[in-house]
Amino acid sequence: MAREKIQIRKIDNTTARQVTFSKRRRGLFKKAEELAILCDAQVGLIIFSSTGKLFEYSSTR
Amino acid sequence: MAREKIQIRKIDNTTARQVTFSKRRRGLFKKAEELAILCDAQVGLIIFSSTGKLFEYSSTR
DNA sequence: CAGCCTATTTATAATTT
DNA sequence: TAAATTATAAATAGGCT
Repeated sequence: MAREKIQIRKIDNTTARQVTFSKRRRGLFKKAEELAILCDAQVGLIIFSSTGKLFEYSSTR
Repeated sequence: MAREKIQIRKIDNTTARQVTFSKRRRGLFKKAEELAILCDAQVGLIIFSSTGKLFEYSSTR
């Protein structure tokens, strides 16, 4: 999306991949929360990074 | 986001809420898949609409 | 490294068909 | 009303600090 258009395939460079993971993970969580609020939906999101670390989101009920 | 900026709170109008749900649900699934591919992560996403309908995504392993 | 910057791509709210 | 359009808000890739 930004300075250059990218292809959707695994990012080879480890550092770049971790940076993108952090940025996009935050964006995904934000979008999940917005959907839950705007549309009164229940949303659960679980992510395991390539290093096995867990991240999760759930819209509270 | 688009023609006008909106506030993130429950959309009162039922029809408008359903339209937004369909559009944003697709966007969220797309972003989830992109994160999984770009960053080699495992992602699971589960959504229950306000009418109780289930939608889910999982990055295949 | 964790954040900031910003040009550009992408998502999407309102409108039109 | 569902689908397409389009103007604009939002996300973000690469660079910099």
